[in-house]
Amino acid sequence: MPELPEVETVRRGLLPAMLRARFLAVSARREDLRWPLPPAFTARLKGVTVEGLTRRGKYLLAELSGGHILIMHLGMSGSFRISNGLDAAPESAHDHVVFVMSSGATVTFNDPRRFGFMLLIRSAELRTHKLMRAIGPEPLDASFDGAALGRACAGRTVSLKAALSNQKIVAGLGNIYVCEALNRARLSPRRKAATLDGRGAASTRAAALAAAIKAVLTDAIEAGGSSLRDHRRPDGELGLFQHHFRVYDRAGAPCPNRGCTGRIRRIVQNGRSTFFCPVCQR
DNA sequence: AGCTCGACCTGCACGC
DNA sequence: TGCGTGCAGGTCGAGC
Repeated sequence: MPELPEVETVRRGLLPAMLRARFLAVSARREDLRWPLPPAFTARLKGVTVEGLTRRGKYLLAELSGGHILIMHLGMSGSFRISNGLDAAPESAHDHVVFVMSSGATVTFNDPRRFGFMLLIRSAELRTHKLMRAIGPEPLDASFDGAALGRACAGRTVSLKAALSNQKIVAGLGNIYVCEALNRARLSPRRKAATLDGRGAASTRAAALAAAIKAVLTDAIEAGGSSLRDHRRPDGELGLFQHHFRVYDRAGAPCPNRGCTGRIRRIVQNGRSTFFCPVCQR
């Protein structure tokens, strides 16, 4: 499910339930997520306060009292659901972890495919942790621009599709938003990434793509993310950005770019579907 | 070091 | 109805 806009939507939804709240009780119905939950996971969280809830790429980071960070990733199918303590929602299949918070909210992590995970690290480890240290720039930061994107693509022989999907080059994009950003920038997913590095036309392309990435992510966050199969906001509401897809899962539809008469095509790159317009995306 | 591809899981839509 | 196939919003790690 979740790319940056969905994770950001989840983060914002969890804030009122978790920020400055204590874990009153934690239960793990299944410990074998993508990786096993950390040893003594439930005992280590109990009584701890959430002092911050941030996002890095597709990771959710809960900063805990006592100098630890709870790292959470939603994988392909993870979601959180908030229910009221009294009105506790019935457990459903694939509810793996349940947090009962001092805010009165119960926060349930559900993940059918179990590609998601939770980890506990020391706060001081954040920068050097294997999963965190190599992550590329946050695309919505002011410092992310065409020049930064061009540099990150320097020397890369892979396609733009593969490069943008690589979390080391830019954080938070996945299959949907890579396709959407490339259509907005009118760049082919098959173009070599290195053609964004350099002066002149290369820097123009890089600037257009960086701007398209920011625009599509901003629009998607505003819509609460995209709900295809699994994604819901923690309050149960659906995201709405799937209604604004220009190319994703729209093979055969007319290209929405102004003045373009092409039709959207589906191809497979690196084993994943890509949707694009072969006429205007070059 | 960079790149490709298989593996990890479950559920669903499809065709026979 | 049932079964097989392929596909799905991610990403790690083996092998080149």
